[in-house]
Amino acid sequence: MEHKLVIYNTLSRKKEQFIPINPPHVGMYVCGPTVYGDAHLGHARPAITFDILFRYLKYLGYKVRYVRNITDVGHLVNDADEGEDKIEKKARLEQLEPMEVVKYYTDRYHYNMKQLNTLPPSIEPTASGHIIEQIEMVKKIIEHGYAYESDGSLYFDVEKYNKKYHYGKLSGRRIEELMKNTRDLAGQEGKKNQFDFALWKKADPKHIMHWPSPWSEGYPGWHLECSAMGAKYLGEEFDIHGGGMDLLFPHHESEIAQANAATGHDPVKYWMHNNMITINGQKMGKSLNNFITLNEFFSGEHPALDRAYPPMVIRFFILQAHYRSTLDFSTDALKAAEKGMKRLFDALEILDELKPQEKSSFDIKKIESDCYAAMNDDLNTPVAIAHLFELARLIHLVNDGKESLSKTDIQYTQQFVSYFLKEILGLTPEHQKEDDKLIDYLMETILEVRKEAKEKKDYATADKIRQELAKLNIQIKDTKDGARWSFD
RNA sequence: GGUACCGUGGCCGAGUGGCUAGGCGGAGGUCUGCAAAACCUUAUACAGCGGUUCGAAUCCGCUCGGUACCUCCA
Repeated sequence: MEHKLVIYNTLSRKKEQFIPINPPHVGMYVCGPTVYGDAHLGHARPAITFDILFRYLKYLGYKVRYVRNITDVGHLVNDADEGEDKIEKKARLEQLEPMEVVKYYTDRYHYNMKQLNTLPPSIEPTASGHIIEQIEMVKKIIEHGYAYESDGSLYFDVEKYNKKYHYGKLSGRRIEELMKNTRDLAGQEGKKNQFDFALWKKADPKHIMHWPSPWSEGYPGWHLECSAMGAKYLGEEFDIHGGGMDLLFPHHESEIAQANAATGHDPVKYWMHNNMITINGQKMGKSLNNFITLNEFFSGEHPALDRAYPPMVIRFFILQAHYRSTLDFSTDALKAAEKGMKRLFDALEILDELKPQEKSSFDIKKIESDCYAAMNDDLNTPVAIAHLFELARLIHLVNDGKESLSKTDIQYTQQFVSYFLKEILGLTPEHQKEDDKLIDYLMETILEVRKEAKEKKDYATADKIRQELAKLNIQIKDTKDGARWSFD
């Protein structure tokens, strides 16, 4: 496959040429949400980042299997709620069955992801549906001697593991430092070392989410589901594993350890991590309680928001920053994104109306290759978008007669911009005006009436039409060649 | 305390040795019944100090400031 896609591998801390293990197939696993609350802006980032990667890999011609899990068991709340499962806690509060909570938030997550125009993953496994696979994996880890039992719970023996492998290779940590510096937390009884992590936890009697296992009635450890399900659907070694930077340690580090302990080799070739979205310079997150949910963005119902912001604005906002940089949220930044995106779609629309010239005064293929070059450089969407803005400027200049495009180049540009915007970046205009003949006809009629009013210098009527349509978010622009309209 | 990362103009954000992205906003102008859009021009920048270099926002050192991870987190 002829391309030069380079991606940043957290494992090597370098950009590396992407070479799949079994071309043309690519296996890609991304950590999905824990479904105990509505998705917030932070959840949109990995979803969109890896959606771009999924789309781009397919564009490059790969057959991609994209696996994104739903975590519906297992994570502990915090030391104060020791032993209590997140899902279960919420269930008790709301007097619902745990699986009812899971279903409710999973559906809402799916709906939000659709609104953001992310493609659904190829497989979306749940942790609760893979208890058997997780137990089997624990058995292998025990067989190889890297787990120990303590009062019905099983822990991973990090110290022993580290003698043969390197616990900390992904996150850049050393076990000696972990020994000294791991925080003192409650609920560590039964562990040989503080940094050992649970593979299987025995459920206390109040705990209502539990499954039988050879060791106890209990539930799987925090990191096990991704290891087990990744191996099941993508093989013991697969190409790409993605997720938020906050999962780097201990989650992904422990996934590597579990896989090595079970199979004797690393599970993943390229580890990719998206950075955080910040609000007032601070990470937006569940624990800090400073998050804004996607539904709140879409409805405008949040004290920090002055109005609603549509899903595509959120998507464009996220794509205007590189995925490995932090992105600071503010309504000003969102508004800037909104206007910028509109500018791109406006340019795409006026392409239809350009008057072709004999020759083109600029090289559209150069701009196209610049856009793809940016994508090849570790998915540099902000740079790709900057090239599209440059093209938008040129398109307007053609419209003003200051630059020119030939007929074939106009068609080429149309195809390229439309494809790149919609298929590669996954951006769609809020309103698809072209496929509604009724609206087209109505608008034509209205604009004709307005034109007649203007000819009679009846500006009161002309302005009234413009004002009334503005209430429907329809914008009228008078140009030399007559009035144009668009959805705002 | 340990580890890692970051500090770019009013805001968001690319850029990792010379060619000084981009968007939004500001100012001035062209066009226009007005408005909007578009176009043109323009201002505002690389946290501070020192070093390497012919040349540094970019490399090195120190200082200051910030963030993330070390506990569930996208």
